[in-house]
Amino acid sequence: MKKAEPALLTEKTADTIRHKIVSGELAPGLRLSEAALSEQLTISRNTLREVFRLLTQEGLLRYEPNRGVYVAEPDMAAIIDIYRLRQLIECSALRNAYPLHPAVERMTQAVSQARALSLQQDWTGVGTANMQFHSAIVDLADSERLNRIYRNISAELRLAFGHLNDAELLHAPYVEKNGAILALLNAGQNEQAAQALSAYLELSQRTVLAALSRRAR
Amino acid sequence: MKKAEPALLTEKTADTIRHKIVSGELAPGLRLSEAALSEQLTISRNTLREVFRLLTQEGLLRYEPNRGVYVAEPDMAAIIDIYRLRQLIECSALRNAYPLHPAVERMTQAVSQARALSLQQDWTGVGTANMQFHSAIVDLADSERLNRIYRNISAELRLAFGHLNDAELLHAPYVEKNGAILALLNAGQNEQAAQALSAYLELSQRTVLAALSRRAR
DNA sequence: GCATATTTGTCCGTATGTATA
DNA sequence: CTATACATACGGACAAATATG
Repeated sequence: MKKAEPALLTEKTADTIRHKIVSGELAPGLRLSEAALSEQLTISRNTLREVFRLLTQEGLLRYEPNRGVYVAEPDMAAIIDIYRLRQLIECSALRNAYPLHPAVERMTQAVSQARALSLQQDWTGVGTANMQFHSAIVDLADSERLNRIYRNISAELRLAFGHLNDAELLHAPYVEKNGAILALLNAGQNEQAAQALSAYLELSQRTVLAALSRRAR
Repeated sequence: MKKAEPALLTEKTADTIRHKIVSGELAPGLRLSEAALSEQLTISRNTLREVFRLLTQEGLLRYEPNRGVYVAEPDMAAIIDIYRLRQLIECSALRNAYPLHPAVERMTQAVSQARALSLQQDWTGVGTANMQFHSAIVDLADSERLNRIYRNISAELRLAFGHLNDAELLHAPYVEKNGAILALLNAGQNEQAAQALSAYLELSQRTVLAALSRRAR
């Protein structure tokens, strides 16, 4: 029988910390002490430093030489930058999508799951399903590097979302918009789907920025 | 008087290895032993492992759990993927460029330098100048994340270039094409500039793939 | 298929430099 | 300015995984 140990300790720990960050357990701006964290996770400082490198590259941590690592605090400039990338990546993926790409199945599932969770008012779950929908859109491009890039920016975005408390406002309105985009894609109207997505992203960005500025008061 | 010690040891070592990789001193596919390399560089194994993490994220090294790190060997799929990203990133940057962006100055300098080195038949230098030209194009977008992404894929691409021996064929024909793109941009014809760039990239990709397949025989 | 040697993954203790109170 | 806390880097150790004969 195989040990259920799936990943290397480094990867596993990275997952743990990643989750603590996006869940808000480790607040943005918080300084992460090597000694304290390594003791709490019962891993060595060497190993923890390797994990820090990983998460820094992903944009979840910020590095200050000789001063330590801090949980990133995405600001307005970061949000704007991230949404520009999303426009670029997602819209082009949709525009050039093949009709019967396997990722379409994932998009369909994400939409129906979001609808179900929406009825139960599980807005956090809806948010996750929405993110899966967009991740599936990127899959349409069949690009290993685009997928890696998108994983990074959506982690950063999740971090920004995390501290905007009105989850319903942030996610609920988008369920049916995703459904509409999917319908257009299934109808072979790629260009219209891309335009709908573009409008979607613009609206979403405005909402996030507004929520962020309310909080910054 | 300050010590001239500029960077962290980790960063400095990463620079060293990066250079050895793109210069071909460390051949693609070569396995890098932690013990041997750390002794050769007179740094500890722990420090070297952090460097490996850094370069792995950049795509210059490939990681195999419990087996070690290898110098990456970009294959055809990687080349194709990278060029798709370049089309997406560079063309959109050019299409949406502001007229008087500071990066235009850098583009201009890169072109004139490439012309000068071209006369001296310094094709490696021409290649570097060409890369700076395209890096400047990405700067036009003013996106921190796009710049980071582009740094990574161009390091990977340089690695692929490195082992195609005909540097003149790979770089010489592109000097004047870059000049033409710059001229179109200066004339405010962004769309034409983007289309010229797109054709440029398609040709470049074909050349690289052909050289790669000749070598693979 | 087995025993052995090599190498990675991880941990610990410690010394040094740098930033902050 | 001193003291303190912490990040940076080192070297040694051992277990686990892998490769080798």
